[in-house]
Amino acid sequence: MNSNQYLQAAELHCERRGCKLTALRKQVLELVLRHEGVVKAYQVLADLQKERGAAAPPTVYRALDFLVEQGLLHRVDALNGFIVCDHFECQHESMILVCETCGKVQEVDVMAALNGLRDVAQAADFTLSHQNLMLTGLCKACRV
Amino acid sequence: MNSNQYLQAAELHCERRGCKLTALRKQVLELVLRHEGVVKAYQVLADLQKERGAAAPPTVYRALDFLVEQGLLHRVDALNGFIVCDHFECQHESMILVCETCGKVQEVDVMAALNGLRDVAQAADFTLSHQNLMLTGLCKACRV
DNA sequence: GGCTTGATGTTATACAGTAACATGCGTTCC
DNA sequence: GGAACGCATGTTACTGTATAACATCAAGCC
Repeated sequence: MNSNQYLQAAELHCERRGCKLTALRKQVLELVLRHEGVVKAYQVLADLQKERGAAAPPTVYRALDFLVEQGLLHRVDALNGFIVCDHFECQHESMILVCETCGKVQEVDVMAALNGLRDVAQAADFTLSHQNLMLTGLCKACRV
Repeated sequence: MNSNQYLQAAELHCERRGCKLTALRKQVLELVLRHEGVVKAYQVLADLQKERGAAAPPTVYRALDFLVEQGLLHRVDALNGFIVCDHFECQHESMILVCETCGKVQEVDVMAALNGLRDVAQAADFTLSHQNLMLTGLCKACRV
């Protein structure tokens, strides 16, 4: 799926969910797409300023929050960053693997394996939300 | 284990690992212990200032980083906070459950359940580090 | 004593995120 | 058409989180 296809699909996805991927939101999504892996809010802000002049933090944060809500982006807490989710259509639970060395990020599906964790949480009287796990380790390239 | 016992055990733990739980570090650890659940760095800083006058952010962050490295504290990325780990002695992999509603945090052991995730990561050519999972959901009290 | 090493102090600043209010703009309802 | 509403965006100012860089201090070693 190329960038344009993605944006089109994203637009449809939003419509189906009863909200609008406005020009600004689309532009922010596009800026995130342009980077590989994790992007920081202030990076997006800088990019946005290059493209449309003045822009303040709230502009970017609002768009990013929206995109996360729609499932188009994931927030990576450990890095204060955001990554594109490229399978927002399907119900999924994914695990986000963050390489300690190079910082690269990949997302893998993990529906089945999560059940074990869900059981443990349940035993502790805790109900897991639908969510994305974030785990750290070493990616193939950084493993010696 | 009460607070004093904990601090003593922590001191020993550090010595065994070839480093020192200095007076400052001990004081910071104590301040974290005093709170239930997650504490913020700047909260600790404020507490520290009350006890010893002037103190700047790096003082606290350095101590907190040290304590995390030694396994005495866990960082809770999603909340920009820290919690005490009360079983730093044993090799463990734990899952930290953060309630979306009340923000309370609990830590449960999850050695076994993690293996499923490890397998999935391995299949994606990714080696998980020894780590603590952080998951969100609803605790018993907040579930209606 | 003089040197090294690691911990702490200090100053300044970078980076992350939000509150609060103003403005614009399309829809609906009359 | 135009009033009223709701939502997106713009703007200002601020709060909160974290670190770089350099200065100082204290303990151990030769």
